[in-house]
Amino acid sequence: MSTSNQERTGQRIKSLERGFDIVECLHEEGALTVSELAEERDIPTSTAHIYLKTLADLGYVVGESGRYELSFRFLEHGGHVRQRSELYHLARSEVDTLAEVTNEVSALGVPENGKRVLLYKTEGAEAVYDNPPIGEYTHMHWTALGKAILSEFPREAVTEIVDRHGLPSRTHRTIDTEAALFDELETTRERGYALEDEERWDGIRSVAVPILDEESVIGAISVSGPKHRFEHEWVESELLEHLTRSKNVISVRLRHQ
Amino acid sequence: MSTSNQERTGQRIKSLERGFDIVECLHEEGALTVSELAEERDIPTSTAHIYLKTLADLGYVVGESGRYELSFRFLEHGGHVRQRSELYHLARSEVDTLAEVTNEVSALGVPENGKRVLLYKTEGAEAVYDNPPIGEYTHMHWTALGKAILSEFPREAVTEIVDRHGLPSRTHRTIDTEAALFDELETTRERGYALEDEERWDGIRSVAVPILDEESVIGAISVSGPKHRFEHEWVESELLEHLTRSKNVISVRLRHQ
DNA sequence: CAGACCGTCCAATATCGTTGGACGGTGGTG
DNA sequence: CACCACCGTCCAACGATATTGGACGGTCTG
Repeated sequence: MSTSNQERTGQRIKSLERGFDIVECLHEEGALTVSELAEERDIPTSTAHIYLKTLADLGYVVGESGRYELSFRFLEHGGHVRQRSELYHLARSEVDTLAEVTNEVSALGVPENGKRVLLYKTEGAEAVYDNPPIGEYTHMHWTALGKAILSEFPREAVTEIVDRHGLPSRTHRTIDTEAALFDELETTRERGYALEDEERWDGIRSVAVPILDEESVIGAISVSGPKHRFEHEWVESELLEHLTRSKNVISVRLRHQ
Repeated sequence: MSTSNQERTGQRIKSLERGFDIVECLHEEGALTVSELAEERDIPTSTAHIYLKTLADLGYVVGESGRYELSFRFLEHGGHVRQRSELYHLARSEVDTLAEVTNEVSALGVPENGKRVLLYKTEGAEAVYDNPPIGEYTHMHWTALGKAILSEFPREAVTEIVDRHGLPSRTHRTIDTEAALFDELETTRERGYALEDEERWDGIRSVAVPILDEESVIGAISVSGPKHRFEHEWVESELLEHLTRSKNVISVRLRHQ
């Protein structure tokens, strides 16, 4: 599962793993009672009870009349981590600008643990579909941001990521073989931008360009919207101009620290 | 310390508590090596090592050449929790509007665990000072958002919060006695808005109004900026009109689900 | 009023977290 | 070039503690 590059040698703290497993369960399921969690994870209710109480004591879950859910303490840490990110500060105004001039949704993504994290996004005036939330962690291969980033990764790194996370499908257009992914990444690298055409959500297209810091990718910026507004001509003539301009602005800022 | 309302009876998982203690250490200190963490928390390096490796395996910390720091997985959970918040969606556009018409920083805050969480903020054109990040968890008594929320809390709840978190000072204007806090909260309740005058940061003022859902506070919205732009007259005549209008818009939306 | 379900608590057992110390690698210094 | 200091990693033995089934009391439903 994750025995690829991360050395799995040595001892681990099982209760900590279990604790975060419960956190992830609450993430997926929302508010749960003690017995619902116990059933969900197939553990005794007494165990579920002790873990939930511990997490509640620590403030990481809050209990509303018997139901427990994740608290905003995760947002506290997450917001703080983002605040420390240099790229976030340098790219923010450009993402805003992109959303304004295109009227679509613009976003900033970075790689982490072989996935793509949404660090920031701005919704333009015509953005209607429900956007993913800040912090969204998802597979690289079905997003424009992810493909833009992967296209600048060394081949072994891509292989490793595919081994680790696989290539699940979301729509009939999702890239689902390693060979097809490498083809796509080569095309992406050659033309300088990534295009995602309903590979994750039906009816949605995205265009993204990678952001480099001294030869290595550190993230990407994108614009997404309904397919019918993302005609080839508009993308090539107008959208890409905005995207590359923003990319260049950010690159310059990076060079000047 | 926190033995007030939260029942501290029953068993807890100590390794989970220690794990989150390490998370909080990394939050405060930033990237740390194994031995730095060991010294910081006064634990053997072998113990620190196992915990960091466990957290790294789980993806909650990332190690850059021997230094470990919190990953964006916290932002993943935090962003997701926020996305589930109804108030966030109902209030967002109004916070944007407030920032636009005032040119200052506007924010949405909610109570959790006796503190105030920053759920959303927008920076107006003239916002210059470094804003707190999304998710910021801080004491209620030295923020306008917090005082607006507290002003609608029952007396016992306020006492309990003061017992739990105390009334630390940040500037010479910070409210530091329970009596003064109750006076301030009464004034706030009577005039319908909270005013924070350099009680947390020198040179910064904030004005906030509470948001009620069927008689009980669920949050507050605010506008903050440099003291010299927050003259009494402007606040009373113009700012408050915007704030109460936004508050009413949000209240109406809440009533219609 | 009975029955089902739930959260909480308890006590016994065995698991597993804890620790000092050993080892090998690295970087700095005389 | 050799020495030393420091650091991360691993190991094994001990003792702490996570785990579990079951008991208890409360609440809601029929």
